[in-house]
Amino acid sequence: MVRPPKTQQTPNLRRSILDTAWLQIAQLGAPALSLRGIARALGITAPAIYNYYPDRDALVTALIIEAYTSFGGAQLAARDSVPAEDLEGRMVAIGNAYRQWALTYPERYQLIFGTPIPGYATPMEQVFPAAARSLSALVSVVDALRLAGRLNAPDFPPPHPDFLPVFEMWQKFGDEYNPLSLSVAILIWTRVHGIVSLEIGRQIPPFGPDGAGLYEYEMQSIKKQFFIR
Amino acid sequence: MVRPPKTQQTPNLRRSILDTAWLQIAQLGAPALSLRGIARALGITAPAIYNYYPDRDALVTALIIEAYTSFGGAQLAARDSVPAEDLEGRMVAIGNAYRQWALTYPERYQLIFGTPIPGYATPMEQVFPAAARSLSALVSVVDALRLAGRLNAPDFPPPHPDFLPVFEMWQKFGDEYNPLSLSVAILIWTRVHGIVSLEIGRQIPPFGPDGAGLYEYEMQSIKKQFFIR
DNA sequence: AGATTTATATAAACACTGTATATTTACAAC
DNA sequence: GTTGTAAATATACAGTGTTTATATAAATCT
Repeated sequence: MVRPPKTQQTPNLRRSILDTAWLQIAQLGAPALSLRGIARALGITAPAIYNYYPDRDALVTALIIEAYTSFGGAQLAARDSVPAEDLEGRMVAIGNAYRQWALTYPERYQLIFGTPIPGYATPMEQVFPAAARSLSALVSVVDALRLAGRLNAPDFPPPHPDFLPVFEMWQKFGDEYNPLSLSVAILIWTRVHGIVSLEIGRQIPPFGPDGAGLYEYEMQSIKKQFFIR
Repeated sequence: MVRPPKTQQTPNLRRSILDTAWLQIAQLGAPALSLRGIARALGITAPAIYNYYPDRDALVTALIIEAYTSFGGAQLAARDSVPAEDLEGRMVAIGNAYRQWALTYPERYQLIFGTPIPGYATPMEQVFPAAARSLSALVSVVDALRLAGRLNAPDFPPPHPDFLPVFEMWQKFGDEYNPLSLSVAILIWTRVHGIVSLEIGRQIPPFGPDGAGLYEYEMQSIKKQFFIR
């Protein structure tokens, strides 16, 4: 039986491959992702996957885009759960959602921001839209702060001249684009990423009774530094 | 010829294995590390390595300890290059050495702080001494700041009660141990790590004419936040 | 010196991995 | 009803870490 009749085939195999990949990643971690393992779980042979993804890296890229989409959705939902006038509240909501998503899906977080897949290099031109969207929630709040004259970021360093084209690419993703706001958002991002990445990598111990103490302290520091009240 | 005479053997094979591993990591990245590849480069067979390291993970652990030792040495040397009275100068020196080491050895940095080896989990009980030493440079400066009454860290969150034993383990590594100083050092570490890890992962663009703009801005912010002058 | 033990390598094999190629067959269109 | 295409399998190749058995150089003991 070289090709099973359609009744015995997995419907929506393209979708099922991704679902099974997520299952494997959640259970065994991203580095253990294996085409043959996915095929085994689906009851098909490994080369069948090549009908839907040209190679393993293409599958990983699809997974990364899905992860970014989920992550960005959580970020935007958190922002929009607070009235637009309450910029402090929006910032805190985004920050909490950031850590919460990472703790809920640590493997997805490492898939996006780490380098857990051997030999894989993210094709940024494909991933950029989803990645930019996920940062746009924070950018929009920083920019609202700036427009309200409440952004405290004196002498902020400009991006390297070579990267002005990349900065300009951002204009495609919302008209709230502003170089300073984007730059400040990137810096804030490095700060939450620093804590969260070490936290899920179990390289720093938890702080406070519920483990969030250090993160909350850092969010307060970020607000104090950048918000003019 | 099942065993070649000693004149044809690689002298100090244990050491040569590590050296060759570093070569491979520098050239192809940590995830591409392969026992067979090392053996090939050394002109031996792969199972010969098992006479010196019980499995691949043991070799990786040895590499991580070496990387931490190199990293910690750079941190301590940077601290000691500035007079003990100049705490600001020491902090800046440590911070610059941190980024410089990471940019010089990005694969080693990811080997230590990332998760680039599929299926590998760091055995902390083995790595702890080398890891603690590498943070001790920063801890000692923060503690000197505290002892001078110049540390500004009000309401800093305490470590989670479950991790008090880990905090107490630090007492073995220098008598300058203090829970608050260690905690603040950890937070400062998350901030430099946040920038540096995203920088070497090419996930943020460089800032300023030489690419260090964002990092220098962040070091200034750290000083402003924690130093009482 | 000769026998014995130990250390250190190779050889061969196993179970994996991603991937390329050829083959087979179900299904759709003319 | 024939033809063409799409989607799967079968097979194979080169790579990986690791295990086992085996051979021999070197060290030790008598």
